[in-house]
Amino acid sequence: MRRVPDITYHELADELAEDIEALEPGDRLPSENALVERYDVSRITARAALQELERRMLVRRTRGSGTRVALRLPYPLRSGATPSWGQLVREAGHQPSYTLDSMRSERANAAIASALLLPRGRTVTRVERRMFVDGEVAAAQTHWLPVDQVPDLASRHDPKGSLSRTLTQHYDIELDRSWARAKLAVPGIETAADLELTGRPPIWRVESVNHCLRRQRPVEYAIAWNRADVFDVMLELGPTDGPTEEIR
Amino acid sequence: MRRVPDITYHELADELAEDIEALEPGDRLPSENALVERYDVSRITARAALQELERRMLVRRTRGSGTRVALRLPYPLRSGATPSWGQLVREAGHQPSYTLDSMRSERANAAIASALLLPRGRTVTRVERRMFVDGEVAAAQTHWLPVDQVPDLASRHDPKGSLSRTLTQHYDIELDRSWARAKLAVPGIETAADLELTGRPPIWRVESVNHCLRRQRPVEYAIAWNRADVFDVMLELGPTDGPTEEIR
DNA sequence: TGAAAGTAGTTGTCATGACAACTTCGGTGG
DNA sequence: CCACCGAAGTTGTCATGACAACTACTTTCA
Repeated sequence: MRRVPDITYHELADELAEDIEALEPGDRLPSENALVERYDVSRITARAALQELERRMLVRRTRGSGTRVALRLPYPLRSGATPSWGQLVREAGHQPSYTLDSMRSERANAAIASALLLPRGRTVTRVERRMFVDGEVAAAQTHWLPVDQVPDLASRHDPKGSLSRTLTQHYDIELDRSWARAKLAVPGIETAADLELTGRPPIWRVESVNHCLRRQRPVEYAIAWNRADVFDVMLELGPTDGPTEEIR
Repeated sequence: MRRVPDITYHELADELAEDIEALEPGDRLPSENALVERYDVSRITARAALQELERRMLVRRTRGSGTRVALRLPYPLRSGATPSWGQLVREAGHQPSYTLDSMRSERANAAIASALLLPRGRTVTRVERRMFVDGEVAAAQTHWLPVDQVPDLASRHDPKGSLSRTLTQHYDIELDRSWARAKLAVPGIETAADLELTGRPPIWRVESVNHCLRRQRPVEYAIAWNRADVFDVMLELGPTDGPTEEIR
């Protein structure tokens, strides 16, 4: 006698999605087994529903820990304004933190050189960092800076501090975005591991070139990988603010 | 005696992802049962691998039909150039087609009015269309146009034709994008059904306002829902072309 | 007091089996 | 020649069972 479910996993996901609206980011959802008992479904169904919510970027699931409501920080990309990563997180009411994973010198390849308007082979400082929001990993970023513009960066930069602050305080550099490109892409295996992603779901890949207002040269080329279940990237084009939000 | 698999579904997905590079969009992948036999795994494993490829937007799966390599058309968003949807598809070497699903008059609500710079309540023509690439549904779009700028649109527009062509030929309107906003969002149930999506995966929601070069007024406000497994949306900000592509 | 070990709880992975819903294609009958 | 029907193939959904891997917490022991 095969039991017929009276709720599909899509319907269960929709119900849970409504429940989530009353919760706060970080709150725990019922565990798979709890859903099994509450809705009288198999674990396959409960699991499929939670995985669908994960695809919708509404929750974040961690093995051994549970399923929690995702953050969804607004991440506007428009010409002109260039808030630093830390500002952006703080303005949303959350706590940014950083780890410095690697800092070394290397020779600029063709892509780096053209981005920074340098001759190929010129020495640049490569910085790899990870970014955390409220202690949870949210992004991984690699920067390239011309070594002659940021001499002795390794000893002056606080590994746990903001990079833009270091540039301001020690080099008198105020960053201003001159160029950016954003798309949805699948991270490599290493990046996925750094971001604690199971599987390799598409996430935001943001390339950017920043120059310094005072001096007229590019100062930084960066590639950022931002978790899509954390950042709600919004791309805006055009001079005006545009119309107000329209529901559909 | 429980059989231990010698390949995880992640590894299987990676192998298949490499195979895909040698295939063309639209080509069929092995069926779930074929993978079961070829790799000596259960259907759960084979299925999980194919679903992971679907999440990565590499394939498109259709019940009853099979798993095929996805298209991935570039969809650049930058200020200035404003190719029409049909041009964009044609330039990528594919065949655009349209269905006209609804056309009627209605009163502009606050959002529509502010986008089109009209008084609220003014009559606008609302057009709902679906877009197809090589015969497969790829996008759904809703347009609002001031009725006084496009009188008698219903009788002049070819339901299967390009809307921008109708505007050019019958109203002497050359569209120029004045504003656009794009984000990744979960479609409503109806939109998901229109786009033949199983579940409701995040897709591209693109809002835009177009004006007419000749007359100095907004002519069209549109909301487009574009399947993420078809369109590779990319936003570019800044004056220059930026650096060449960097692998990582 | 602190570290280590253990325990309960959670998600990740996989197997086997079954039926449903849909597409595609070939054959059959008109 | 066309419409209809059926068979085969494909993906969607769900159940049951099992073990692995990891986290968070408690308990135990030095």
